[in-house]
Amino acid sequence: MKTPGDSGFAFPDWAYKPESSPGSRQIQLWHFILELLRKEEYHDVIAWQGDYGEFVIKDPDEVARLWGARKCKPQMNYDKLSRALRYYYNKRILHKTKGKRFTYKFNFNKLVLVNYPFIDMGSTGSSVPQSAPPVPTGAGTHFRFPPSTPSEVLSPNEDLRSPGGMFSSVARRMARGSVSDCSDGTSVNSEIEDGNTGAGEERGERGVSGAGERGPGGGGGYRSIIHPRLSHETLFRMYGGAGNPTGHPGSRGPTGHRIHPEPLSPFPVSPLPGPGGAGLLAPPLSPALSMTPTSHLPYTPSPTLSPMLGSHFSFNPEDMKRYLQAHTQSVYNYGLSPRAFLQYPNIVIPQPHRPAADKAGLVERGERAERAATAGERGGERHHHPPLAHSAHHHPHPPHSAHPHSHSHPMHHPLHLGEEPPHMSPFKFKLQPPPLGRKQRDSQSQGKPRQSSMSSGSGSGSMSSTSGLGSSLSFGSDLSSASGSGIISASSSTQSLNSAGLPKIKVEPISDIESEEEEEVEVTDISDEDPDERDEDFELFSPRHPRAPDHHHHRLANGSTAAQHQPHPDEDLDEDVFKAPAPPPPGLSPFFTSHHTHSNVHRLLPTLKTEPVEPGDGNTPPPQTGTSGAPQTKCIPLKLRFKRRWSEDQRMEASQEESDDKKVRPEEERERERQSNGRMEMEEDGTGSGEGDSPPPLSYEGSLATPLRVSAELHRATAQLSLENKDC
DNA sequence: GTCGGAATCT
DNA sequence: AGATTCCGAC
Repeated sequence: MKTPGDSGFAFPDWAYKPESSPGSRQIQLWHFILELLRKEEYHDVIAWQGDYGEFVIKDPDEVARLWGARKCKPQMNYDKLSRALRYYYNKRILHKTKGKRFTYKFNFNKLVLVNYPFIDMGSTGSSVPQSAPPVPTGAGTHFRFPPSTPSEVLSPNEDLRSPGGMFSSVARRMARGSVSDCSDGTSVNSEIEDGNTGAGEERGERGVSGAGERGPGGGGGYRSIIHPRLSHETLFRMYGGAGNPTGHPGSRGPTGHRIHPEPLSPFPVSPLPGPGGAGLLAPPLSPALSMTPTSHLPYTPSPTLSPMLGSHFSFNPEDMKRYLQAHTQSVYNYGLSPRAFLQYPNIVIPQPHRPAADKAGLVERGERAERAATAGERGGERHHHPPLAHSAHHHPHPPHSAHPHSHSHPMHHPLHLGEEPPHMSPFKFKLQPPPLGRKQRDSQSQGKPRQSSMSSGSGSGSMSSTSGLGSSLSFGSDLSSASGSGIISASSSTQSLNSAGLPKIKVEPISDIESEEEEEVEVTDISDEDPDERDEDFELFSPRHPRAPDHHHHRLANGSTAAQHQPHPDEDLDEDVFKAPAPPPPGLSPFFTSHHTHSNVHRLLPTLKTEPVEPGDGNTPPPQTGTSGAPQTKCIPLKLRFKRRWSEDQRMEASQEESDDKKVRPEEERERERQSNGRMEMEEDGTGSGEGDSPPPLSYEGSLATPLRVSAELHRATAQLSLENKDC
């Protein structure tokens, strides 16, 4: 459903930074916008409207004025403010809703987590994480996305109990102020939230009393806007519902947990006290989380509810954790880049339970595969990865089980950071030039290596399209990008190749992982394209295809895609932009699981091939090639693909590594893709849109290595983050 | 209206 | 970094 895909987890760093972060001492415009949006009093000026995350500035001048007041820039006007908003396009925080005046749309995916940077994901099962979400207690400082959220209502308790450490520091920071304004002491809140101070004026104007914010409860505020589609509501709810009580996701995984949507009241009104809610511990979550579609949720959003209403944001730390866990797992499962996790220092990657036995031969692999298979708990996602035909059985990924310990096998790579071998460093896989076969060597003189041996350059960019797709499976573009980065490049395809005896993979240490972090497939483009329709990065997962003609993926996927897809009619649209976050952990998203699993496999192939068909192929029509049938088909394309990559890779090297430059890369990738063939625009979104694509081309092969790498990265990331936090 | 470059400020 | 300001182009 909903998107299986959910979104990307990996958000750019900036997305996670609290406003207070160094870079931005002052309140940021998007935060401000969110603040306004959540206040009823400003609904006449700016309000949610349309799709999820979409809002309209009803009174541009007023918004500008408010913004100017906040920033002490009396000269502010809409033109200037809008310029600032446009800068968000590239950042993907926002995009313009084309055709609608003064209408913009948030890409919450990017925004989420901002507030919860420190969440401890799955930490080991039992211990749950305390890590409470770092919700800033500072009242309201952060934005709470949708206005009153259930979450707020929810568990302040939990929220509160943040474990000290990082969190506290953070909280403090936030509290302090995230927003300083001109007036010294006054915090942002003052203006908007509290209304006590001068800000009052504005409010007054608006006629809202300070109290207004919350009071009304509900309804009022969001009234008209609402909208339709699953949009907000659905998404949010799905996720939100969940708060799972347990806190221990533990090994089990969230599977069953979240179920009650109800608990969270969907409705808006926040019980919370005042405005800023100072009290609120609650987190302002970003909708994104909520969005996560947990398919499993029992309830369905009621149509009646407006999206805007409460449900959206409801989600609690637990959810977040799950979310993250899911993400993590996904990463493993899909072989996605761990970068996604960099931001989460404390994350422990959950490992799936493995039932047991491994498959004989393949030790590691087998294990992984198995786990993956077993992973039922998590959600069957793992199945997604479809191994190639050859490798078929093995699932590539390494799942991390929640308890590594418990299950852990020797072979297994513990994900826990602690366990990680210190020395491990991240590796980058590179495909090497195809080794010449003996024959070839012999005949080498003649020439070129057979195709079969093609290698693909994983190179930084290369993955994007192809592999990237894979990422698209479930994760956000970011991930894909990550994969693109080559970090994890091994792909099933690779595997297959290998089996074939193809290309070798070279593992290289990556010097700066971080640099790559951001890379995304992404895009600036977003703005270019129609946001509404397109998805943003996240869309990878999203199912949008149905409508879109363009979706190549799907087609490629061919029948499989369609069939599998499940479609919810509505989903498409909404998901686009704001995709829900990853599928909930295991249990949660069944749909994820099942569907993807197999299908993915199939899809996988197609996906891969999505690649352009090289001219050589008459068959281009990958899509046609049945999923099932495909091995052959697959092979060819893969080869071609690899070849291409290889070339690229070399090229890249030659050119030097630009990897750092985020912008550059993405473009490059895209470009390449384009060149390659028309295959896909898919990538553009970064998503590969969900459905079909999911199957990523990730390489499973890499999977072997991947885990290690991942863990290493995580480890590193953790350390890093810790440091950062400390600093705070 | 919208977009985005460029210079500049904080 | 994140605006703010200005401005030409569409």
